[in-house]
Amino acid sequence: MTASTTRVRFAPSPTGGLHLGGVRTALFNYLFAKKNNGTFILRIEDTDQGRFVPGAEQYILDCLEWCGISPDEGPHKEGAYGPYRQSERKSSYKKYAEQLINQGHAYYAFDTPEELEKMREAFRTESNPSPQYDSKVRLGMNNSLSLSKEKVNELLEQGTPHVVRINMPASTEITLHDMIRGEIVFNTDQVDDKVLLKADGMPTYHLAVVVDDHEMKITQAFRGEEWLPSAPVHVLLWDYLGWKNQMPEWAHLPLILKPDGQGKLSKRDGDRLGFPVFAMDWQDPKSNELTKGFKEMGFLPEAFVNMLAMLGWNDGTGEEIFSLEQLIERFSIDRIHKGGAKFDFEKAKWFNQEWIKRSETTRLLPLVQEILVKNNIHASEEALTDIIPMVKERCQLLNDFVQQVAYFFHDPVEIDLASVQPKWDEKKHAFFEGWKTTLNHLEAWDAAAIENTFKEAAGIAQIKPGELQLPLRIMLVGAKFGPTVFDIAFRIGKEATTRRIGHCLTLLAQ
RNA sequence: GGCCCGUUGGUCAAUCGGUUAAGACGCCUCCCUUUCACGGAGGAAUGAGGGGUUCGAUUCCCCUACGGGCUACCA
Repeated sequence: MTASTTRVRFAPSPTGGLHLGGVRTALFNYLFAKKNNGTFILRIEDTDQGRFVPGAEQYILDCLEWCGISPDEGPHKEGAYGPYRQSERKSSYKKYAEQLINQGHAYYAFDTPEELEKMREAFRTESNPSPQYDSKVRLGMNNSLSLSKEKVNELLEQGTPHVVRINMPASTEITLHDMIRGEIVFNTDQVDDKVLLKADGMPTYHLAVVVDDHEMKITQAFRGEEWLPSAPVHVLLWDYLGWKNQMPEWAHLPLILKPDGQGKLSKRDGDRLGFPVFAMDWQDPKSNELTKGFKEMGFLPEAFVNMLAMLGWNDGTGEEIFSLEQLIERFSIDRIHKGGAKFDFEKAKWFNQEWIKRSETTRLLPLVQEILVKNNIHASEEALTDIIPMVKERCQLLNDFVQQVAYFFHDPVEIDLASVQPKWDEKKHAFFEGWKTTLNHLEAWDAAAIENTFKEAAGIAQIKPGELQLPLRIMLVGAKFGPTVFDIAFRIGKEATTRRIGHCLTLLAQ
């Protein structure tokens, strides 16, 4: 097999929790890379000093690992194209910014924030609420295009704070080919002279993405649809830097939208509607605020990834449950949707339930055991190997196992007596007293034997077994759920069974 | 405001000019089960509007409406 040259990257900013949409972008990158026997790269876009959050990078890596889509190259796993943090690549951006200036495609700008605001205010009108720094105004600003060469050198020598801006050509059409959307035409008059290099020496996204995609030999660039409006800047930069024929193919992914209302799904929506938006728990180091993640909410990574893949893509067959391997096999860019999709937490839970149902006990066991321990239920592997298959189809989330498994290990604390009291009478009381004694003398303790004695006793007492099953369930489980009562009785043993019956009989007699 | 992207049931969506317009989630009814769930059988529910093109438009084109994104020395 010849090594593929396919190289794709996921390039998040380490500014906080990893959002659903981010994971999906990473996933599509991963699927495309693996499908083409290529390389999946993680690049950390930490050029914004102000928004940088310590720990976020490791957290992103942890999330990707949990999802099973760990990058082949990245800050954690240096390849031949590092460093993989943009903050460590400053010299490269500076070099290219200078090249662009020398070519006349960029210029120094010395305008202070106040001056910029003044310009915007001056040009702001009803019909133009957000004036741009562009060909129409740049000669009236303080920059190396409007100022004399001497003045510019003087300002530079004095160390005057400045940025480097791209010199957008006037009235030029830029055509971009997007793998999902086809040809898109932009007019350069619509886009401003974007800042390329900030006053602190850091590049903006616009410069960094082009330089890094080039230096890292990226062949396909997936990113969110929100980047479409600035894509012409990137295309122009690829051209100006002389790399046009190496420009990656673009794919702008549709957005994941709020379930209700409209707009991009945000962390706030999750808080508001009660579902996670981040892959894993995220604790903000400054505020200590903890935001729930899908993992901790009880999602299986298989289900999380499956659900995400189906949000904006499908294989056309109508099948919905796919493993990561199957997704790799079936993934294709031309089946990615153009329109954004509203996130539906109910459907997400359905995916998880499907995966829990389909998962082997050996897969579930360690995860369930961990959750049980957190809830003070210490269950042996042997016991859980028996119990998990009995209850897994009743669990949408892994955390549901707590409720479904607890009564196998502890006598129920809350007992729903209200469900039996209305139809409770002396006859039934006598039945259970008698049957309890029968159980004590039962030699073979197995589900079938327990059920037989139950039916026999019911026959003698002339009560329909069905009328007695619900009370028995309440006695053993405490509520109306769980597998067949006789299986439960068998599993918890003779001692616990008779004890629970006795306890309830006492309660009911009061 | 401008530019760009989008628009099939409540939601996710199939359809690549001709179908009774799939399927899934959710909802409802019934069966199984005198628990809950699983499973099974049904049901309600969809092409934003208007023009074209065509023998024929959900499908191609245009306009309108609506939704979204961008319009920062944030990504």
